[in-house]
Order: sequence, then structure tokens, then C-alpha cells
Amino acid sequence: MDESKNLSKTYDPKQVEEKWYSIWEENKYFAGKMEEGKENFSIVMPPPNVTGKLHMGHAMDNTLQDILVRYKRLCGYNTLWVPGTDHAGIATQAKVEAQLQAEGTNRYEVGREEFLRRTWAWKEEYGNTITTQLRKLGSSCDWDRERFTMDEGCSKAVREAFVRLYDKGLIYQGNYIVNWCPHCQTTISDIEVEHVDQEGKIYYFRYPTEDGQDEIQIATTRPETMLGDTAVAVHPDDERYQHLIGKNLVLPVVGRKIPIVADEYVEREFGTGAVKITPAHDPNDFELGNRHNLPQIVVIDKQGKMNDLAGKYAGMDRYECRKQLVKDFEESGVLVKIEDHNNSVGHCYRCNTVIEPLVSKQWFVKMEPLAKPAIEAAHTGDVNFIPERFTKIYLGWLENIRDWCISRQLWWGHRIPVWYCQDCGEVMCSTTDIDTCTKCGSKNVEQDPDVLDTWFSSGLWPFSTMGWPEQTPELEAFYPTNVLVTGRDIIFFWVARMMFDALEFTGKSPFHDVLIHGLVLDSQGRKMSKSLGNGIDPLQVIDEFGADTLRFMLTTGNTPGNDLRFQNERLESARNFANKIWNATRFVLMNLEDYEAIPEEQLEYTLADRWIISRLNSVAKSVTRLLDAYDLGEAGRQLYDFIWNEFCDWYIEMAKPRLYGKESEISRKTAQQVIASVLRDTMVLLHPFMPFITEEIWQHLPHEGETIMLTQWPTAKEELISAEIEQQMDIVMEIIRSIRNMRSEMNVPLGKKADAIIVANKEEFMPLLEQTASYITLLGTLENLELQVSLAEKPAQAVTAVVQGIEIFLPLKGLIDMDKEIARLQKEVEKTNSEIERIEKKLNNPGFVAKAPEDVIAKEKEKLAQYEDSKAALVSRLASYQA
RNA sequence: GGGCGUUUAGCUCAGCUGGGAGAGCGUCUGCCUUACAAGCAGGAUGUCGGCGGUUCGAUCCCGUCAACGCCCACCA
Repeated sequence: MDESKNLSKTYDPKQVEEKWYSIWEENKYFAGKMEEGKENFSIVMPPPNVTGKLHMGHAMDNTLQDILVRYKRLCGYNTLWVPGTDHAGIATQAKVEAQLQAEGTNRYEVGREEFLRRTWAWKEEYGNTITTQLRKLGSSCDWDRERFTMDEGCSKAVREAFVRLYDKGLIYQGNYIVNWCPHCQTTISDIEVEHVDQEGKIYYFRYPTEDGQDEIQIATTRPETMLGDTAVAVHPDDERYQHLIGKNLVLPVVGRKIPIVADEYVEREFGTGAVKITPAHDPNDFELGNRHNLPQIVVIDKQGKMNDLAGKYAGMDRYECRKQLVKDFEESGVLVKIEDHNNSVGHCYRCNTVIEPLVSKQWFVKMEPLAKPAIEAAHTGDVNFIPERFTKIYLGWLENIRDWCISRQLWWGHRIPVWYCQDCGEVMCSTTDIDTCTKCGSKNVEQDPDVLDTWFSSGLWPFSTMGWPEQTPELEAFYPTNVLVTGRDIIFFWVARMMFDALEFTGKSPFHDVLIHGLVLDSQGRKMSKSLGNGIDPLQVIDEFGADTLRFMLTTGNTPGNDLRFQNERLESARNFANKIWNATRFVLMNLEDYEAIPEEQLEYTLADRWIISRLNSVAKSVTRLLDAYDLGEAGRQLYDFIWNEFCDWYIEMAKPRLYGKESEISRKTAQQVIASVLRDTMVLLHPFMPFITEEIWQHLPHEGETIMLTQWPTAKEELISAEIEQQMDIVMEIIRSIRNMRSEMNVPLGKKADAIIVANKEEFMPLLEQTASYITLLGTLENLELQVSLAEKPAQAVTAVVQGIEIFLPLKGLIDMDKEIARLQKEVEKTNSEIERIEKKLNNPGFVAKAPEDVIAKEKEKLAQYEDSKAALVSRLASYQA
């Protein structure tokens, strides 16, 4: 076999990636099988919105999941990763509405049915784009179990959940103040409101008392709401207003009598200490109004315009009204003053319109009873956040949660499963459609026109995707899931909701761990956004660099929970890494042409063999530990270092003469076996990060099985890890480095061969030096290497280095500038001296000797001895020059 | 008004349970050495944000201050 001929000089990801993904998918390697006797591992994918294409954040999120899934699959688990997409109610509806607008029409004109038809078409198109993108990324999810939040099963789960909560009294309908978006024409929940600090004005008005003898000044940022005022509140203990509490004021313009009430909500220090109360248009006023039984007067309609109750202002836009009102008040003397004032204004997270709080009839979920178990789960460890600090964020939200408004005045989404009898007014909630009133038998029933908040269905995702409410084998085997991987921006929206839904409906935390990652920022550290136009398309990157490269870049070089800057340099670095692996493989394959497996006991391992095997096992151990701890970045970094620095730079170089047949046949065979198996195992360790290139390489190497995906994870063998061998190799590598260093400083390029004399000075080093002389010769590019235990007469004209007391001489006759060499040696002595000084200071410190652990002291002593050996050699060398 | 994160080489970032700092990119020097110039070899560069404390010993733990960033909050 001469596979190397098939391998091009640089790695070309394109064909490799396409080829392997389709093979994997066709062979159903991603399938979440439920084999007996195996442990189960599952992840449910956070469903991307079908609003558009995947962005870099999705690429990172899914790569992290894929790494975990591939790792566990290799460890022999039954592994299920459920993919899917989210209907994203308001967001998708907005997209389709924009489409309609571009066509010069709107949803009301085309009607509900046609609108839904078009939205489904949109979903088909973008849903497919998304799944295509996930495939390009290499995601090993079970496509046969792909789900959509509005598919039949999920819809069934939604109805079931709604009805159960309704029957339990946890869902109620009522007139409460909600966040209304005048543009989207729907309510939104509290967390969908984005508060933005704005420079604005605060207006001071005077409201006269009923008897005209007195007045109260109030301060407001929203003058137009005064038309709906039904009281003015002061603090009960505020001496300024004591005499007025209980009396009435006359609302300017409107002429309505409104009471002065006392409530502790009012802060005496702010403004005038008196607050106008508009229960119908302010959440705080709403609550205060309820405490004092104040009427609610709605003066702003759902378009954001003043309604008939606004009198002369009726029909005006809320801001137009504000302007006019202030102007009028200025003229009539109601206005006292206007001051600059910064306050935060709520905006719709979708369209950025300023939210209008207003009272309307909506459906709500009672949160307190649901939140409690979700809080408890974080305390008991039923759910664990990684990094841990996010627990606090999660808890903080749940502990201060308010009831959740779940009805949306949209068309795209799960229709609320409630029917109203038009004849007797009966309200009926059911998992199945109702066409007859259960109370009066009338056929005149209509379903609630509203749909549910998109997060209502997302909250059920971990178990609705596995068939709940049916008791399916999937639920049995794979639920609860092991880990949820998601961005920290969605902890409230989604993670918390899944928690309380799962605990309510399944009695279990839906996942054991929650791995939170940060955002992908642009190279300048800014959030990627459409408005900035600084987003980078994952597909374009994959096209140019390959999926493996993108994956490696997105999952290494940062720590869990922190944001990641997207930099081209890092991308190139990852690409170079892929290329490095590729070329190492080319080399290995070139030397594996007559490969045959030889029984272990016949092999003759060299120090280098034992070293790389020891290192491989150390790395396997470490990478396993890191992956288990979700420390993926560090795991990736260690693999990078091992492959590049240890395997390529040292082991391959040391193995060359043996592979070229310059030593014994068995030495060659051994090297072949070691180099092939180490590379193969390394590819398995790297596979979760870079699935494509590792599969391609693995297939070319001697292997058993169909695919790297289903081979066995290289579990570290402790007996093959040897600190002693690693230390010995360290000495050898240090000697080689110092030879290279001397040559470089003396301008003797590696192309030119040189001679070297190594003096062990200690008997114990001799076996090591003899054993590794060929490596030193090769990697130091030496012509001749002379080994001595000791040497009475040191070479006169030679550059010198000392490694742990071992002297290395390069007799470079005529090439040496003696002054320069002396200066170099002196610098070495100085360096060594400062090290010695530092350690001596430490060892002379009675506190250190008394309190430091013994092994630390021993280590310091050993270092001291080594430095002293080196120093002695350096000093005597210097003395010989100066004599 | 709270809370969190970040601050380490010119840039972007690692640094696990405290024993005197690393990588990638960039830069400098020398190499087209038959796996790789997307490469090889060698070099330079850091009061580990400031100040205090704990400790025999602090980049790592505690306190405090500062800068930047993020999140939450019902200041009318």
C-alpha cells in the first residue's frame, strides 16, 4: 500500500469533510441506540430559531456539544444528541410580515390561514438551511430524531402542559398590566423588555386641591399619562403632606377629582415626594392602585395613540400628546419646571419600539409555586452550572420572579387550548379541540385567538422531544439529559423555564449539568450584530478553512463562560495545526509501506519509544480528566502541544533513522508500530475536536473497525507512564537544545556538520548518553560525537555548555571569538548564580525549612545541586581561558 | 442602586488544588534539512492593574481602589 501518494501536500478539508459526513450519516453512526449494558449519555440541542441562518454563536454552541457527544460515544456510551429548531413566534412572524410588507400587503389582508401557510414555507426553507449548516459543522446529532417546536409531538406536549397547569390553577386569565409593543401588536414578557438608559426630561406639574386652597407638585417623565391619573401618592410619614392625605386634588385639564393616598412605595427624597398614579399605564402605579382600590383609566390604545378618554388629545400619538400637553400646561401655569433627567426606558427586544405598559386581559402562569423546586434543585445539586458563578444569576432571577404573561397576540405559534362558548360564556380548556360547549351544548364555541409565548414550548423541549407526555423508551433511557450547553444570555429565557417545567411535569431536573459559554465577539471585542454588519458567516469560514479548523478555533484558547474574540490569526493558527497533523501523517504513511503488526513481546523499544508512549498516556489521562470537567479549551491546547512539540518535533525526528532502516530491522519495525499507534491514538483523542481530519487519517493508518467515531477511547495505562523516562528524555533534549543554541550563536548553521564532545562528569549519566548518542548526533547535526565520563584535558578552542553538570564542547576551531565566548560563559555563570542565590535564600530561611512540605524542600535541594554542578563546570572552563 | 466578569510579553489569550510565569500571532537571526516555508532551528521582550493583608512563600487566597465590559433593578 502506498497511501501517501493519495495525500496532497497541504490538507484540503473540502472533499474530506463532505465524504465523511455523508458516510457517517448513511451508516447511522449518530443514532441514539439503546443497547443494554451500556451507560446512556444525552444532550438536547438548544433549537436554533428558524428566523434565519446560523451565526458564529451557534457554531460554537454546537461544536461544544458535538465534542462532548463524540467523546462520550468513544467512551462506549449509548449516546443521543437530539437536534431541532424553534418556531420563534414573534421573531419569525416579524420576518414574514416584513416579506408581506415588501409585497405591499400585510397579514390582515392575506388572512390568518394564508399567513400561516407562508410562515410554514418560511420555516421549511430556513429550517433546512440550518440543518445543512449543522451538518457542515460536523454535528453528530441523531437526524432521525430531529424535532421542531411546532411539530405534532411538541404541540401535543404544549397542550398537555397547558391543561395540567390550568387544572392545577397555575394558569389564570385576567386584566393586569402588561408590556405592550405598539409595533408588534402583542404583549411581551418582562424579560423581553430591554431597558435602555435615555437622556430625557422630568416635568413638574402642580395639581390644585379640591378647595383651591392648596396644591401638590408632582414630577413625571411621562406627562401624557396624567390623563389617566387616578390618585397622587405621598409617603405616610412625610410631614410636608400629612395634612393633605385623604383630601382630593383636581386633575388639570381633565377636571377629575383624585384622592391623595399614603403609600410607603413613595420615596420622599425623589422629585417632590409626591407621585402621580396612573394604574392603567405604569406597573408600579398598577400595584399601588390595587392596594388602594383606585380605578384604572386606560388613555393610550394599542397603537400607542391617545384614546377617547384623552379628551382633546384623543387620536394623538403618545409623544405628540406629550408635547402638546406640556405646551398647554406651560400656558395655563400647570407646568412648574422641566429638568434634564436620565431614566431607563423599556424597549421591545424584537423591534426596539418603546413599550407601553397597559392593562389588558391576558393569560398568566403563576410562578411562585413553580420557581420553588427550581431554586431547590440548584441548592441540592440536581442541577449544576459550569462555571459555578452562573448559579447565582439563575437563582437571583427565580427568587424575584413575577407571574409570566404567556398569551401573545400573534398568529404564528401554539394556539391557546381554550374555547369560549359564545352563548353561555363557559371557558373550556382541553388537550383536544372542542366544538361543543360542555355546559350548554351549544355549537357556538370559539377558540382563543391568541398563541402562546414561544418560550412556553421551549421550556418543554428536553422531554417533549423525547415523546412526553407518552412514556417512551427514549424518556426511559435518555431522560434526564446529562448536560445542557448554552449561552449565558439565555439563562432566564430558557434554562430557568426548562427547569421549572421539567420539575413540574417530570419530577426531575431536565439535565444534570449546564455548561454556559460566552459570546463570540468580533476581532475588536464587539458583539456581532446585524446592525454593525460585523457578523461572520460560519459557512464562509468552513468553506475557506474547513470545519475542523473553525471548531478548534472556537473551542480552544479561552475558558468556560468567557467571551471569545473571533480573530483571523487564530483561525490561521488552527488551520496550520490541521496541516501539521496532515503532514505528520504523510510522513508516517511514507514509512509504513511494509507495515506488519508484530507481537508486543518481540518489539525492542528505545528510550524515545518509551518516552512518547509515556507522554501519550499522560496526555490521554489529562485530556480525559479535562473533558470530564468541561475544560475543553485546556484539553485542546494539550493535544496541540503534544502533537506539535512532542510527537512531531521530537519523536518523529528521532525515529527517522530507524524508519529509514539505518538501524536494525526490529528497530525499524518497532518504530513503525510505535509511530503508527501513537498517531492513531492521538487522532482518537483529537477526534471530538476535529472529527473530519482525524477520521481521514485514522482510516489510512492500521486500524480495526469501520470508523473512528465508534472506536475505543484511549484510556491511559498508568504502567506506561514513567516520570523517570520523561526526566531522562528531558536531559537529552536539553543537551540537544544547548548544542543547537551554541551553533546558532556561533553562526554555524545546521546545514554544516560539527563535532562535539560530551563529558558526563558523573558515571550515572553514561548509560543514558550512550543510549541516546545517535539522537544527539542527529538532532544536533553532528559529524562526530565523543562521549567521556571525565576528561582531564578539555579542548582548548571550544564553545561550552553545561546541562546538569554534563559538559558539552563544540570545538569550532577558528570560528570562535574568544572574548565573545568568555562573555557568554560569564553570563551563564551569572544566571546560574542568581538561581543558586535564590534557592539558598529559601533553604536558609528557617520558616521555609520548618513549614514547607518535604517534597518541595527536596526538590529545591536537588535543583541547587544541579545548579552547583553546572556552575562548577562553567567556572573551571572560564578559569582555563583566563589562565 | 446592586451583582458579575476582565485587567499577565507589542496583540489575542492560557496558567488545575499558593512553591517565583507560558502559547499563538507579531518581531529579530539563520535555514527551501527528502512530512510540512501553513515549515525548521535559535533569540529578545513581562514591577502577572495599584495599594494593603494572610503565609516560610502570592499571578493564584482575603480586603480595598482604579479602568474596561456585561447583567439585574418598580428612582415616579
